[in-house]
Amino acid sequence: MKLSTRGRYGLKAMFDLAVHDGEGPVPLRSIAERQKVSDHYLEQLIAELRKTGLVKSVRGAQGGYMLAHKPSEITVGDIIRVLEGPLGPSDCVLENKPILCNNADHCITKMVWEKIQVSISNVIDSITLQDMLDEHKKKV
Amino acid sequence: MKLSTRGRYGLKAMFDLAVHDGEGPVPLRSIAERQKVSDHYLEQLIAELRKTGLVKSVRGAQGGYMLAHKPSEITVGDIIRVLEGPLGPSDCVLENKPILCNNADHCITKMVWEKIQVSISNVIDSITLQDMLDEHKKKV
DNA sequence: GGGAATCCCTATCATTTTACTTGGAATTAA
DNA sequence: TTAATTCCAAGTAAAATGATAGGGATTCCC
Repeated sequence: MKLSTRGRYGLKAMFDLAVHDGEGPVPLRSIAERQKVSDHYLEQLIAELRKTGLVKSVRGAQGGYMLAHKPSEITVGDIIRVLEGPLGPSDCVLENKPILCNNADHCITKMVWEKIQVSISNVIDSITLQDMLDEHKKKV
Repeated sequence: MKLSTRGRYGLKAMFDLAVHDGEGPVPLRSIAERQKVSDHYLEQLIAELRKTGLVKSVRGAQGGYMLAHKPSEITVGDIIRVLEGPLGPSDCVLENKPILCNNADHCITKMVWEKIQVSISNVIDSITLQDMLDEHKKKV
């Protein structure tokens, strides 16, 4: 019941981009260094975030990555879903296309997984990068 | 962000025991058959539930397993924690002994993982096997 | 134009975890 | 005594994880 490094590194990277929002393209290398993460690995993650339109890239020297939207318009859920796939503690309650067992109609454990799924969704969909920035400023 | 089969099979088995609560020992084989699960594998799971005192066993012929407490006194959280280990989407918010990164004081993503952790805990600690039985009766 | 910085893409790989399977010893009711 | 059952310890195939390797494409800057 843990997130993989994909979701965790990905959120760190996106928060890093949010901190530098408006300062022009941020090179991957510098994100990886600040967040203490393998840069080649992070590259794969950020590629997916780019393909789904959460970040923009600028190629060539002085290039890098930028948020594609305002921090207030990107939720933690957006990021995690891209990197971890559809959410849900069991296949029968996956967000998009649940894979039902042949007993789904009468399965009581499914009710439990649904409640967990909903509560996780509520949390991650309610936190934006802006919320994290605000929290960050309070701490400093 | 999925539970493993350990937690899922374990809850199924415990619910099965709850359904047969008060009827004497239930053989593992019959649980495994009803829940369509490898019996040897389930044996390993139920062994852990026994060691932590959630189920009792009766050895020998006509033996089997029984809940060690009333269904109203066993929560989903009790079961899942035994089988999946301490809960938490990231090591830095594991329930018992979080493994903090060297940046834990200033890490903002940690705040997010904490909120997820709390919301999952709230759900699984609030559902008892009795609740599941009640739901089950409604459905039939 | 050349070189450096950077993104982009594909493939490979070691390790760990998962989800079992195998085999048999110990216990007990009938 | 035998069949049913729990109990225990190892082994194992497949998948997932968390990278690494290597090189091509693009763009800024001198």
